[in-house]
Amino acid sequence: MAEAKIKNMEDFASVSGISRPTLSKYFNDPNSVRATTRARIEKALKQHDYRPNIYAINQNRRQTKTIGLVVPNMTDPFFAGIARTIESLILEAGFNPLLLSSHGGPEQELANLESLRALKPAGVLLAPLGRVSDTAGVATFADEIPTVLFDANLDGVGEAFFGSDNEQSIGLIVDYLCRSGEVPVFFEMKTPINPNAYKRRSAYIAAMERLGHDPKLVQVDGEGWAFEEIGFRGGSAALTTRQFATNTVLCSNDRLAIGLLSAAYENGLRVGQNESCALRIAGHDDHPFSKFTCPSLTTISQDYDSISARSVQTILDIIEQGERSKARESSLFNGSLVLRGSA
Amino acid sequence: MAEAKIKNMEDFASVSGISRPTLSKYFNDPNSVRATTRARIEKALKQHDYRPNIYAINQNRRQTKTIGLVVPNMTDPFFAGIARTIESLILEAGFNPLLLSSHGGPEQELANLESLRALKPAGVLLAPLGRVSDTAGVATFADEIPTVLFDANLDGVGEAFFGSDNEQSIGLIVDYLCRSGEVPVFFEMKTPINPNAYKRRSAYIAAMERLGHDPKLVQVDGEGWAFEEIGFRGGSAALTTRQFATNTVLCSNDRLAIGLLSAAYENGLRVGQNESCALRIAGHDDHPFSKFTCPSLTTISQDYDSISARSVQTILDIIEQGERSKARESSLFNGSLVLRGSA
DNA sequence: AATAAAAATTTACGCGCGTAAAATAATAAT
DNA sequence: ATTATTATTTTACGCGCGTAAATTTTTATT
Repeated sequence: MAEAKIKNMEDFASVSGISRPTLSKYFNDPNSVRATTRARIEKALKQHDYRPNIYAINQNRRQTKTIGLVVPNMTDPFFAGIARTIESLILEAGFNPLLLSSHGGPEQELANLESLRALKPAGVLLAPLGRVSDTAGVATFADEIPTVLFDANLDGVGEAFFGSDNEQSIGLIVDYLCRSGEVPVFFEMKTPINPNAYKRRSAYIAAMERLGHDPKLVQVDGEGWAFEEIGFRGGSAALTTRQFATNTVLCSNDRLAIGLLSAAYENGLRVGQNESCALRIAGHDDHPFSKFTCPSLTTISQDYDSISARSVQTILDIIEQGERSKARESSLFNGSLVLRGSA
Repeated sequence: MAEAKIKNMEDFASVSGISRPTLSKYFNDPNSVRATTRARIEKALKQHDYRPNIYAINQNRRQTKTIGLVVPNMTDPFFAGIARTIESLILEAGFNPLLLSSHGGPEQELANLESLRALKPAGVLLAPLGRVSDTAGVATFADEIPTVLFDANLDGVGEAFFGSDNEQSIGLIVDYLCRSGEVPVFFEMKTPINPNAYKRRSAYIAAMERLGHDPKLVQVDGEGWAFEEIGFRGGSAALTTRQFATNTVLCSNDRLAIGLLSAAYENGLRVGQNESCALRIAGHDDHPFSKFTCPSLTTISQDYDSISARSVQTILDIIEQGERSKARESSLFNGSLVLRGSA
């Protein structure tokens, strides 16, 4: 493998017989050198096992090959899944993803951006916390580093935003629920953290009114990210005090629905579509576990492939052309109905 | 905030009236300079907003302030939770955690270590994939960078290993199940990825024999990390072909149990402790969602606070004393029984 | 106030690589 | 074979900071 220790590019230039500037070019972009030279370099590389020092590289390059990826909460399997997808896309494009989680708190969100700032990333993909985000702080960051938002929007912040069309998806599932049984009550947190929750609330109201029904909200207390717990507690209370006007409940997201399912079970209520059931429950997001709840959860699947792809493509474009976009792009993607046992 | 742009420590030395070497000392360790000097620096820092260039720092330091943290799969909420805990501990110690997920594959595991190698981390905490890990490759890495394993062991690799005592925890839950009803059948994957699974299997057999019972294994096919799906499919098959010798099933982990719960539900079998129930199901790990399954899942809670704390402390000790430990430490922590509705 | 000890400053070099400019060599086109 | 083009080499400097050695200043001790 290696005889003498190669500690820098200079050494590697000696043993490979290639000049250091050419090697530097090669490591920046292997295709920027002649094919024969590339072959010689790669042959030497196999024999001597040398890798350029990342820190020295990044110190001298204006632009890093890092793309930051910040999600609100990695312990939420939903975001863990998205992060995984986006990471792959970034890698394919020849950049290094750096994944950070805000752990549900705005201080951590800013701390993450602060860490990233020090790393001078080429760009950042950010799924902001939402309501509790320090919008001004995020905006300041986005002013310095090209930033694309996804999942949750912060008005006017960043180069672009890609998310789901809650209007469409909630409309879809409200339509379905109304068509297939009693009209749905909307189950949600009183003060949700995520802006999508607010959009879903008003989308529910609009959809119900469009169909000539009376919208009914059941709003539960609770802060933070323990949605299952909040759904369970609030759901138990709502069930025992008969706050649900009909036998059908549309939850603002799957994690609340999982909590509500658990509450229904504890209260001896059977959930499902057929006549023996006391309750129908639907969710939103197609959480990885919603397929395995008892009963399995009818929900909306967000088009996260498209959202991920567009977000990554947009940040790559901005990086490539080396200039910020003039107009802030904002696109919403349609969700699709996933019919399962619960409603 | 800032009048003239401060781009390096030299500039900051000018405006603050402190010499550059002293500033360098300060940024390495604020407590290494006199209190009065520290105050002057921090005052200037507030006025001028300067941060040292991470890349330049790391290029010149032998040791970086980064500690790598590699988990097998971030989409598993169990590991996401552990990662969160360990990250906090690392931060408290004044180091920067760098979290990477192997996404269930040995190539990615090695790729993660490779990325880390380039970053010259002070140390690495690794929860290896297990059976499919490239043990030799990991060992080579651990030879170069101080590495502590947790969760899953690879024989002789790394400075230390901290995990759960499966013998103890499985003994605990087998005892409980035997005492409270029919003896448990063990439900697991035929070729599990995680070495803990093998230990749990033999721990189950040992515990049953100790109590004078006949151990029964139900082993299902399936590769990869979709444990719920595997538990569901295998569970459905096992239930319809009556492979469970008793009405009690101990699952190798909670995610399999969640799948089995779902299968039982689909087959119209009621799960729980009372007489109306056809099945008792127990798991292992106290997965974040096991509290919200229907019924809630009786399981074993691993002592991950201790495992995390010891792992972090050990790597910090090694980093501090600047030399490898002579003897490889290996400690197992006790799990505790979490009684819920399913068994 | 004199002395010893500790901390800060000055000076200077090195880390590993990016990159520019000029000279040279290799390839492609005529 | 000659010329034009492209790629590589040589040379040289800069990036921002770590850090060592010698000197000066500040603080603590008697």
